[in-house]
Amino acid sequence: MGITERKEREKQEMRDKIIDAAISMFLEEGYEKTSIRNIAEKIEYSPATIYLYYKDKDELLYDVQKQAFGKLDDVFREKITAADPFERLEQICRTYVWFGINNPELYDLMFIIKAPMNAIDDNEWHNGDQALNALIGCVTECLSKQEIRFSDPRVAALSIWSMGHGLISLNIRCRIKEELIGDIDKEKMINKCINEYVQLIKK
Amino acid sequence: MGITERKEREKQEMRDKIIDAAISMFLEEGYEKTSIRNIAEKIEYSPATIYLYYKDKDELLYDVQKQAFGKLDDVFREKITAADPFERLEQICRTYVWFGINNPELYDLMFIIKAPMNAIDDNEWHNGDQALNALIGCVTECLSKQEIRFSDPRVAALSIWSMGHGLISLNIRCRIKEELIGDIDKEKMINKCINEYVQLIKK
DNA sequence: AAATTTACTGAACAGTGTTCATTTTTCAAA
DNA sequence: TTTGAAAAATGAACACTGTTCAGTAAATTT
Repeated sequence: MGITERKEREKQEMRDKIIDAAISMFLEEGYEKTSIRNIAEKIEYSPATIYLYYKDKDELLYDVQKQAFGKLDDVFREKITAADPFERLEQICRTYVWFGINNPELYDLMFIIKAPMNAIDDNEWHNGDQALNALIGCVTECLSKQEIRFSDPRVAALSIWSMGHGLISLNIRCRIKEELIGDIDKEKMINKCINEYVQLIKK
Repeated sequence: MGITERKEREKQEMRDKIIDAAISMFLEEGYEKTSIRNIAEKIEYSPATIYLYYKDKDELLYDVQKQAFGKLDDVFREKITAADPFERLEQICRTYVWFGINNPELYDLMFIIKAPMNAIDDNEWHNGDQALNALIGCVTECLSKQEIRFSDPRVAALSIWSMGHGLISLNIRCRIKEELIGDIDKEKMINKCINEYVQLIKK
């Protein structure tokens, strides 16, 4: 029965087509201008067609978000290489923030905007699992080697993540006034904060 | 010539009416459902009338944001009372996060959504000045007394703020999985993170 | 070749921010 | 007190948005 499988494959290809169009539109024009109608136009289909493959926009955005997390995972695999756990923790922090600063539209979709989370009920969200597990695994190792000044791995992971997310999201949303950073540029200032934080948590 | 002054006063009263309607709508229905049309209906005017007092929605949201910051400033004045700078820093952290967790819609408008920032060109934003200055003043004092493990007040202020903002905004946007916090509730976990952070930065 | 299932779309609905010609109200001068 | 100009308010429209659904076109089965 190759035909039902082909149909299934074609269905997936169409979904990919939609997601690819959406993500490229995201990167080029940003979230605000990425409408169902624009995506439909880009893939040369009617807007209504998209609703044959996705129940609503939130569900579509959830899949785009998954794609975006794939990119973060790729960067993590490439950059997080150190064997020493604390060194690796430092790599995780720096890579995460680097990704956020250099991919603001993707980061927005992954961590700032609400929309994709409407598609899924609380704690069924698995898009961020891989990156989060890398962090949890790493802090757990750091803790067992007594290399960081935390007592609980979960508190450690959430704290470190929050610090990184705070820096990125305040920057993306233009809440950091130049008065607060002095003469250097914002990215340099953010890196300074990470430097200090890494020293702060080091035992 | 009391008449031009009365006109000016009436103009301001109308603006206040619009902002009050907007902010109550924000608190009751959230950002998504706060439309110009809904606000107009609430104050019993035509939508077009609002455009006689505000150039566009972003400019209106900027004023609503100002109101929200006023509420934060009130809470700060009430709760930030310690004379000792480090103790005061701890109060600032806890009060800020408390405010964010308990006023998610206001916090959203102040620090997460982009919209109100479109109304103003970068670094003309003064809505957050009072709270930020409280923080900067406090860390500067802490530094001069050598009570915190930072070398630069700006790095210290941005770091502390980012930690608080990270915790609040990840929570508001439902990015914190229960898996990461264990059995206790999210607010407790967030408080644990603050406890640890306060210990971390203490010299 | 006909019938049936699948894929797709045009048109509509209800909503959004925003503009503008037109009407209503206000208020000083005749 | 009536008149005329200035100010305030609005109805209707424009160009969007997400979404639905009846109807058309294509593919597959009988």
